[in-house]
Amino acid sequence: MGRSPCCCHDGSVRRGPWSDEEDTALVEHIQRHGGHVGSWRSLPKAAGLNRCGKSCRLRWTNYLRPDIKRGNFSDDEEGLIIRLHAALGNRWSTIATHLEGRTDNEIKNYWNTHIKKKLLRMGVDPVTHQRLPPDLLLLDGAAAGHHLAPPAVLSPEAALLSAAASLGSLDTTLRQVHLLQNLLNAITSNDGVVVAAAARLMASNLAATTNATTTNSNSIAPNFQEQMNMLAHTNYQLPDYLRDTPSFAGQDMAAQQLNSVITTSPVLRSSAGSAESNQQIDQSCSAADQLVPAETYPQEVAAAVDRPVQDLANLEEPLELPNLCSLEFDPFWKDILESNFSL
DNA sequence: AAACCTTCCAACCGCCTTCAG
DNA sequence: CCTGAAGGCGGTTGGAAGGTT
Repeated sequence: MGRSPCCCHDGSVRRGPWSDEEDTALVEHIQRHGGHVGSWRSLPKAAGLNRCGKSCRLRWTNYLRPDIKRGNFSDDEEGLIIRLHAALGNRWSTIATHLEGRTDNEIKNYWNTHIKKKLLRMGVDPVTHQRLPPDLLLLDGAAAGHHLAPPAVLSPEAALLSAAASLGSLDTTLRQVHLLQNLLNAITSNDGVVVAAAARLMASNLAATTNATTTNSNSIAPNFQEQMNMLAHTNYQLPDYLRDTPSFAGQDMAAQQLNSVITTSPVLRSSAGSAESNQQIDQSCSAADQLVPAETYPQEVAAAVDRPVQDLANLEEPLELPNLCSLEFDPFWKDILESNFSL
């Protein structure tokens, strides 16, 4: 079996830009038939055009159709395209059905030439519609030739979480355990209680969102990078255009939960090990823990996450975790942690 | 003024789906 | 059910137009 050769491959038919005469012939032919095309294959001959049927169909649907709206896209149209793209992806023809008078080709072109760049400038990934991690923001700024803002001074927990976000694709449970282990190792050599709380909350928050978005609670990998990105931006807010999109409601809720947790950090810092701070941490964790049974965690993560917070605060020796890797021999973490925590 | 670069979009390409025979 | 013609779709390209050096 196989696809029959397209008539476009016939060297005798005309290709390239359409002349006014060709446009007129095509329009008049279709109008003569009451707007009904019938077979595109047979149309060129009937209309006296030396074009392939496919080319005629494209010219009609993308340019000559009388109901096509011309001119710039309005702000409303642009917002609608972005919202629809967030929900549908690159399904341009489906998107086009929601914009009267706009063709899929026109929307696709407008997306690629305008909206995509606009979103990148806003720090939003045009594919996932989530905030870009910091390293990609820098790359985009450099590529676009824009002025780069000086690096922000991050709090220890924000720096650590930002580093976590830059890990990129985490596709195995082992790597996730690796990350948590390194976080906790780093924590205990510095401001123990504060970042310990962040790590513990990170795991809990991860579990909560994982449970909310997948039926397989044993698999925590798919949402892990999202969690890292979210945690890295302590003031993370969903772009306005996504606020009304149902599929993002869960993320928004998780972001709000995280923001409320992070804002308690100064309290935790100033009263490390106090009953009050421990209570706040435990409250935040327990809500998430109720969503995912503890046994669904990988064993190593559970061992670290379920440890009482005051134990972390009072530790004199680094927390002992399964020896999955060693911080000192991991160049990535060595660089990150040296620059942020002066190991 | 000329050469070069960038942007934009109409048109094309090829794969996939649908449907009639 | 099978086959192949035709339509539909999304990704890509090429060249015109405008901008920059």
